[in-house]
Amino acid sequence: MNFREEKFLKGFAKRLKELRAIKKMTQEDLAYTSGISLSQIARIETGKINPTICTINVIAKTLKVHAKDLLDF
Amino acid sequence: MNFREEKFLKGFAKRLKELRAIKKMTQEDLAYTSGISLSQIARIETGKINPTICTINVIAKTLKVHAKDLLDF
DNA sequence: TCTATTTATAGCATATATGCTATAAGCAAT
DNA sequence: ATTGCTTATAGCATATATGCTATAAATAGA
Repeated sequence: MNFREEKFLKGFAKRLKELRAIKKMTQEDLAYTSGISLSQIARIETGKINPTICTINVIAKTLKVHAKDLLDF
Repeated sequence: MNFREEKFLKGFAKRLKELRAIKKMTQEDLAYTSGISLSQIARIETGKINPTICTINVIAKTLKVHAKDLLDF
């Protein structure tokens, strides 16, 4: 069984783009500051992949929001 | 770089056990109803692995909570 | 104690998340 | 139309999430 749900990943992608915009960061800013690769940030923001909760947590810390705010969509 | 953070995964594990207990489900109940393997549920609840957000979402739906509630710890 | 239930661990195979590098495509300004 | 910035895509290698099966350990009732 495959749990990747396109709609959920697209929703998450949109929420991340939104929060990153609020924080006025580029994908590269987020990548550099978080230590996550730029290609991975782009894949996440296009809903291409199913990130792990630790990746979410690192992104959240970089954006200075709580991890659960990234799932608030 | 590795983003797996032991403390975060342990915190998540504890939160999941807690919510599952509130819902009065066993690991096997959760596994069967969600379609996720029992071994995977056990690994998540012991903080051994770093689950994906789609796995979290499926678990949340099975527990009838919002995904962000699972990150509320 | 004994039994039944529940949780944890282990090994293996497969799918996929992630990093890296490079390239392309989009989008502002001018 | 071109330059510069930003986002998206692609291919490859590696690490790991997940399923499956079996077993062990812990826990709870009687």
